[in-house]
Amino acid sequence: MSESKGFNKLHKGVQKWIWSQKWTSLRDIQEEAVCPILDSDCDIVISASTAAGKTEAAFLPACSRLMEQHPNGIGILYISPLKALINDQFRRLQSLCKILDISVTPWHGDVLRSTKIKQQKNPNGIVLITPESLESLLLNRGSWCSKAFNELCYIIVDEFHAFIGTERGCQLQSLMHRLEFLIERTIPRVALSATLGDMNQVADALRPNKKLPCKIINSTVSHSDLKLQLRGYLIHAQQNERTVSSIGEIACDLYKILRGKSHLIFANSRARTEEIAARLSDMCKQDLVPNEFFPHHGSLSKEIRESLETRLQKEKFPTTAVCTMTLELGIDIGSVDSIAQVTSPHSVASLRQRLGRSGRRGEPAILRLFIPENEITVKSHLLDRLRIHTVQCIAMINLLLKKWYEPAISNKYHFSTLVQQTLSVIGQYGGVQASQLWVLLCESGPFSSIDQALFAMFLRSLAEKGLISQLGDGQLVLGYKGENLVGHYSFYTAFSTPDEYRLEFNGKVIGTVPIDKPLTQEQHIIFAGKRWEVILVDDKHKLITLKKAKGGTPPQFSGDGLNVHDIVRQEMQQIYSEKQTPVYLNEAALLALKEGFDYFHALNLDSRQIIQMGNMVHAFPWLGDRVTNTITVLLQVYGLKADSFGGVIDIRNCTLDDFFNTVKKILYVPQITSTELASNIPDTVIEKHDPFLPKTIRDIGYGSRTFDVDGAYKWLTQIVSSTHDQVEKFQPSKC
DNA sequence: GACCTGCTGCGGATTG
Repeated sequence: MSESKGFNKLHKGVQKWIWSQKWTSLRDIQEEAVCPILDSDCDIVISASTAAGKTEAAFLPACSRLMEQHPNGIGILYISPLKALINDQFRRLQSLCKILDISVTPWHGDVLRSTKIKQQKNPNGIVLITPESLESLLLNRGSWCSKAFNELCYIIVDEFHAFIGTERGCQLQSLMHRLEFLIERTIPRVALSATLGDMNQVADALRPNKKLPCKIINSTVSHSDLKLQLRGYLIHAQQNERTVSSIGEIACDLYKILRGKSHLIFANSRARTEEIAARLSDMCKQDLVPNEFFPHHGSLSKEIRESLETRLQKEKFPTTAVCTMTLELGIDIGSVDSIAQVTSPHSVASLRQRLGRSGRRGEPAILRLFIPENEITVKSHLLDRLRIHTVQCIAMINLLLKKWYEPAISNKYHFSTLVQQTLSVIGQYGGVQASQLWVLLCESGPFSSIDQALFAMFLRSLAEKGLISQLGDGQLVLGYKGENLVGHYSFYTAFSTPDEYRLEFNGKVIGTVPIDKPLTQEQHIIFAGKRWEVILVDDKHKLITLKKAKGGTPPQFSGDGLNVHDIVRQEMQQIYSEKQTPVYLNEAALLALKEGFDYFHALNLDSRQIIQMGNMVHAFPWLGDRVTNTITVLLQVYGLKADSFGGVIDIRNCTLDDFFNTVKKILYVPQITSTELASNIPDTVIEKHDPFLPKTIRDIGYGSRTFDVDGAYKWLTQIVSSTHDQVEKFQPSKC
C-alpha cells in the first residue's frame, strides 16, 4: 500500500480507515481517481461494473479534500436514482465518516423529518439525496440552499447511466445547473456509471455546456472468465396462445440446474417473472423441500422486495431471485453463483450489467440463456422460421465478448421536463423575466436545442393553459393552475406514473397492478410468486382484496416496445451470412440455429433485403428499431399497409413494384423532417407534462426521440440503387 | 411485443 501514489495523497484519517479495512492495495479506478478528484479542477466519470469499488473511488479522495478544506455548510452532495441505494450508501459510509467525524445525512421521502430539520438547522458534511428531494429543496428553500451549498466541494451522481437520455436525467442536469447558478460557482461533478459504448457521450450528459473538462476513468481490469451456455426450447403450437404459460420446460430445467445455490434469473417481464417463480415454488412444494425461489419486480411491495434482498445478502440459505431490471442496478445483494437469462436480453449493456452480479471472488461468471422458439407450422411467420431470438442472443454475446455496448441514448428535446423546470424556477424566485429564464435553462442550461423563438412559443402555450402569466413589468409569475401544480407533492417527479390498484391480503398490501388492465372478482392470479383469488375489487379506494387459491395466471402489466440497436441487427445479419455456429449451444439451440440458417439462405437473404411472399412484401433492413420504425411510418404516410416487428417490415396487399414505386416517391421529394413525420402520429402525448403542450411542440420532441430519418433515407436510397431492374420499371411521371 | 424510478408541509393527537 505504501507504494501507492494515490494512497499517499489521501488524508491521514482516510489512510487509517483503509488500513482498518485490511486492503492490500487500491483498485485501479480508485488509484486513478485520487489526483483528479483532489485537484477538483475537472469533472470525472468513473466507469466500471457493479461492486468494482466505484463508491470508494469517489468518496476516499472527496472526503480527504473535505478534511483539508473544512467547508462551511454541506461539502458533498451525493445524488442517487434510488432510495434503496441511498440507504445502502448511508450504511457503507458510516465507518469511514466516523473516523473522519464527517456527518452523513440521507435525504429522501422516507427519511424522518427530524433528520432533515437537524440538517436544515446546521447544514454540513455529506448529504445523500434523490433528484426529486433536491427539486423540492430548490423550489421551496432556495435561499437556504444558497447558504447551505455555498462552499459545496463536489456533486457525486451514482448510477449515472440510469439517468442518461431520460426526462429524469434532464431534470438532474437542470438541478445541478440551477444549483451552480444559485451559488455562482462551478462545482466539480463526479459520475459513477456502468460502461457504455461511447464514454464521451456520458461526459456530455454530465455537463452539457462543457464549462469544465471531463476526465474519464474506465476500469481496465478484465472481467473474470465467463462460462456460457445457450439452451434452446421448442414451444409447441397448441400451447402458444399465451407465451408465459408455455414456459414449463424451461422452469423444470431451471429447477434442476439452479436448486441448492444462489442465482439471479432475469425473465424480462413481470408476468413471466411471476409465472416462473410460481412454477419453481410449486416444484419445491412437490418435492417437500423448502422454497428458495422468489420473484422481485417493481410492482411488488417494498417489504416483499426488501426481505428478499436481505435474504440474498445474508447468504445463509440458497436463494434464487426471479427478477426484472430491479436487481440490475447497484442495490447491495452480494454476488451470486450464476445468472440465468430467460428469453433474449434487451441490450448488450444490460446483459453486461447482469453478468456483473455473478462470479464470486475470482470465480468465473456463469451465464445460461434459456431461449424459446416457436414450433413451425404452415402459419408460422418469417421471424419464427429464421429463429430470430436465437440469432439475436448470439449477436449480443458476440458483441459482449468484443466489449461493444450500446451508446447512451441522446435526446435533444425534453419539453415535458422544460415545463417542470420553468414552473420550478418561477416558483423558486417568485417572478422571472422571460429572457433570464431562457438564458438559465436554454442558453447555458440543458435545454440548449431550444432557441429564443421556440422558447417564446413554448411560454405562450403555458400562459394559454393558465400555468403562468405575465405581469405589467414583463415578469413571469405562476398562474392559478401553475400554483396548483407546483403546490402538489407529485410535482417533484419528472416522470409520470399510471394509476394503480393496490393488492391486499390479510390487511397487508403485497403490491400493485395497473388500472388499465383490470382484474375481476373470482379471477385467479399469480402474484408475489403465490396463487390467489380476487375476492373484492374496490374501485373507489383502488384496492383489490385477495385470498389464497390454486391455479391462475399472472396479471397483465403494461409496457412499451423495446429498442434494439443498429449494430446488433448488423451482427445478426453477419451471423446468418457466415453461418457462424458458436460452441456454447446445446443440441436444441444448435438445431434451431441450423433451421434459421437454412431458411435465411433458402430465401437468398444474403443477397437481397426485399422479398415478396404471396400478397406480402417483407423488408429486412438489418437495422435498429428506430430506423425500421421510421421506414414503417414513412411507408404508411405514403399509403402502404406497413407494420414492423423484430426488425422486419411487413407490407400487406403489396407487390415489389408497389413497394419500389413508393420508395421512389419518398425519395423524389426533399427529405421529410422527424417533426413532419411525427405530425402524422395522432397521439403524441407520452410524457408527464405533454398535455400542456400544443401538438406542434410535442411533435418536435416525439419525432426526435422516435425517428432516425437520416438512417431511414440512407437505407431507402441504398435499396433503390442496389436493385437495378426495379429502377428500370420506375416512371417518375406517374408520381 | 419492456423495464424502472419518486414525493411536501402542516395540523392535530399523543407521549414523556
